[in-house]
Order: sequence, then structure tokens, then C-alpha cells
Amino acid sequence: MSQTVDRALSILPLLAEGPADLGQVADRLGVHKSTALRLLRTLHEHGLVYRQSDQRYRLGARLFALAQEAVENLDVREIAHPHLVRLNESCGHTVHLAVHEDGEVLYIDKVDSRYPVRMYSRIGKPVAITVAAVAKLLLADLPEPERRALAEKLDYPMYTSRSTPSAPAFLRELDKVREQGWATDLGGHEESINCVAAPVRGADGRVVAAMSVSAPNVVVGADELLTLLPLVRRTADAISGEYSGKTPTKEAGP
Amino acid sequence: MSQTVDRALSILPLLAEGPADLGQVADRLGVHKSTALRLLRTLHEHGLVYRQSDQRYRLGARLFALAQEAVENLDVREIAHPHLVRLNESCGHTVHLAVHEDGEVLYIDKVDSRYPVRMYSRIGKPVAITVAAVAKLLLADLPEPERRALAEKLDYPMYTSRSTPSAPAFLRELDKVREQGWATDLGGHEESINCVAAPVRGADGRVVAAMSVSAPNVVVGADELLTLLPLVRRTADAISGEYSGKTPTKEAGP
DNA sequence: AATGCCTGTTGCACAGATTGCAACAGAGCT
DNA sequence: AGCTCTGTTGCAATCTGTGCAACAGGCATT
Repeated sequence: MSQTVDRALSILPLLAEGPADLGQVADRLGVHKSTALRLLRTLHEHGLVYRQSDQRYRLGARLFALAQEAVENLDVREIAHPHLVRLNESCGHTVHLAVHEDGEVLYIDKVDSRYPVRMYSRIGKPVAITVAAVAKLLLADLPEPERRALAEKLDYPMYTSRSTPSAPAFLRELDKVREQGWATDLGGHEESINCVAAPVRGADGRVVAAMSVSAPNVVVGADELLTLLPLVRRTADAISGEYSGKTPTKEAGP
Repeated sequence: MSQTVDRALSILPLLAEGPADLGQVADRLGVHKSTALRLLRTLHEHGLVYRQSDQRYRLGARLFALAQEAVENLDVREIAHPHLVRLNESCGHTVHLAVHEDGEVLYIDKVDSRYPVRMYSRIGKPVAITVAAVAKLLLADLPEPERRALAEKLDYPMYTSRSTPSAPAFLRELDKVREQGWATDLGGHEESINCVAAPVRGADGRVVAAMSVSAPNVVVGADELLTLLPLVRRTADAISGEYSGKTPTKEAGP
């Protein structure tokens, strides 16, 4: 809607691919070098891009700080976290929390005490939306037309032979998931990894988040993982209860 | 430099404080509501802001993805990570990696296997620049005028009685740190936490990053922590060697 | 139940900011 | 030393962004 801002913001994903110099940025934006320079300057003043010693531009530090603060005012995450930790303690597996936003599903929390994994390599990363158990739950709850439109807009990469192959198959899966109130991903993303997931609902019953437990086949088989389903659902329900019970925004209640 | 972009970007830190509606955004920007609306729309199209169900705006998902990719392009981090893990395994304490950028120091990696801490609560967060051991190392290496200018621009909050109190004291500390080639923070940020840090240098000898080991007093005293110094320095030197040995950019070598 | 207020949204004309050009500067390389 | 390449600045034309005012829709109040 605003050309200048649009151009400026287009620089960010471009730089996300790697550092670039002025000429490259100008070319890929399709604007004059001087224009690109001015946009980059403005981005720089706000700390969103950084000019490294070789004069090339790169994404800047403020971006981290913003993403940081953004994740910190997601109230679902705050409420859910202790529950995730407790679940992790009792089963030992990786626990994820994810939300849906504008056609993307992303992890907003993760607990994995067994292996010291680099946590930031996951949080914030968009999820494999067509196969992940949490994605199924979040999308299954969308209103019919929106869900259909999204399903048909998606790509269906065959990560493994068990990946969801097409929009119709995906929509069928979503119907099933909505019906049963939980979801799985059995080797659909990575051959040897299975997940079980359950939805977190707000006061109005809408799904606001989804949580999952993941484990590699070598640790527990799919059957064994499924025995955790009741525990996962109970945890999700506990979060739902707490989330819809309180209104943690600052508006004073009656 | 570019008014429109400047205004649009000013919205981001504003929303970082918490969700806001159109009117609030317009007020705080000092522009007409319609203008704010258009800016927000553009930000929305790029996924940087998200409109939640109550119509208020909040920072968006793309921000995570960008910060994500940004951190993945930092080659120091990639090289350093295994070393940090190894150091953590041998001493058991929290290990940090930090870089300096435009007057800010921020953590870009952290390993803490003992306590399952929420990792993202730190990575990307600006460091207490006047007291942190890693900050001292990074700033001590700046050219004299720049260092002086920065030191005088900073605030010197007294987190504890041992915090750096003023610019002159800070500059003196930086001189000492540069001299000895390592740094400490003994309860300067939080009363009961001590850190030892060492610099990572590029091929030209400039400090490109700094790493530290932190531990609370109740686990090991300051004296005991200092016995780790040789190990920390060796680790940092190992990273420096590997970092300056390779040029991991795509420019083909001879 | 109807009214009034408040928030978000659109069309339009003006003003002013942004754009591309061309000329300049400075570094790095042949 | 000359050359080219990249980054940088001043300027005028114009296109874009801005604020205004009117509209729409929802919520709470009368």
C-alpha cells in the first residue's frame, strides 16, 4: 500500500539470504542505487540492517531484540510454559508449542532437556505446515472457506513417503483431526520421528495454540508414543483452562 | 532519511511494548489515523505486524523468521558453537558468545545444559553493556575516539554496588581489559553471578566476538571460577584460529 | 429498542517527499 | 599513475504519501 515502505521492507528478506552490497540491493529491488542507499540508511538508523566492515549490508541486531520482545508478549506461551516443562519432565521427550498466524504455523516454545539442542534453531522457524501434527490442529479449526483456500494455496513437498501428498488429502486429514480432537505426525516430516499433538483452546472454544510431543523411533515406537496421548491431552486441557480462565491483559475486570 | 519508512519502522519498537490499536499507534507517531492505517497495512503485508482477533496490532511472525535467518548467517557463531558446547561439557557452567554492533552488545549463542533455561530469553537480548565481561572485551578493542565517544554516551546504571559507575571508570576498566586480554564481571550485573570472558579475534587481530563462562556464587566462588580462565582463553583462541584460518564466504580461494 | 459514540475505513486534492539522473569522490586493481 | 568500480551528494520533476472529511459498523449507553 505504501510504495516506499514496501520497497524498504523488501530489503529485509533479501538480506536474510546473506549479506549484499548496495548494487545488488538496488538491482534486486529494481530501483536506482541512490534510492536503495537511502532506504538502507533508514533501515540502518533503526538498527534493522547493519553495515559490516566490508561495507556490505546484513540484517541487524535490533531485529533480534524485536523478535525477542514479540515472543515475550505472547500470553499463551507464558501460561503454557510451566505445563510444557512438567510434561517434559514426566515423559522426557521434546515438547513443542505452536501458533498459527497469517497462513504460517510457527513454534513459539520448546522444551527438550534430554539433548542440549540449540533451541533458537527451532523457535520462530516456520513449521512444515502440511505434515506437522500441531499444524493440522491449528488449521483444522479454521472456518471452512479459509481452510480450503489455504489448503489449495500450499505446496505439498514429499519429505517422506508418508507426507501429505495433496490438498484433498490434507483437507480430509484436517476433517479427521477436527473430529477426534488430536493429531499425529507419523514420519511425515522425518522418516524416523513421530509426534502426538493436542489443541489449546480459548474461552470461546477456538484453537489458539497446539502442543506436541515428539520422539525418534529409536527411543520409542509410534505405538508407545501414542500411549502418551491422554497425558498430552490433559496437559493441553490444563493450559486451555488456565488460558480461558484469566484475562491477563491490563484491562481491569469488573 | 526517508520520512515514510522512518515512521513505519518506528511502529515496530512501539508494538514491541505490547499490542496497540490504530488510534494509539497514530497518536504515538503523531500522524493521522489514516496514515497510520496505511503504514500498518504495509507492515502487515510483509508479515512484520499481525492483527489479532481484537483488531489490535502486534509484532508479527516474519520477524522471528528474519531474526532466525539473520543469526544463521553469522559465521562466527557457527564456528564457535561446537567449542562452546565442549567447554560447557567440561566445566558445566553457562557459556555465552556475544558480538558488538552499532553501540550494542548482544548474545548470539548460549549453552547451558545444567538447568533447562528458556534459551530464547537471552539470545538476541542486548547485554548490560557497562558491566558484562564480554562487553568490556568487545568495546576495549574499538579505536580510541570511537570508544571514548561511546563510553560518554552510555548510561551507567548501578545494578549492584560493584557496577561500573561512570564513563572514566569504564574507560579505565577497558584499558585494563585490553592490556590483559581477558575480562571479568564479578557481581557487577547481579550480585551473586560472576563471569570470566576471553576474546575471539579475526585474522587481522581485531576482536570479532567474545565468549564468557558464568556461574552463580552458590555453585563456585569467584576465585574458583577464575581457575577456569586458562581453559576459557584456550577455547577462545581455538575459535580465533579456526575463524581466521578459513574464509567461509563463497569467494573461491586460489 | 433506539440512539449516540467510538474505532476503523475510503476518496480525494494538495503538498511535499521520494525518485532518478548526473556529477563527484575515493578506493582498489591492473 | 591511470583506470574502473562502488558508494555518495545536489537537484528538479513528479509521483506518492498525507490529512481532511465523510462513511460504516459495532458496542455501550440512554
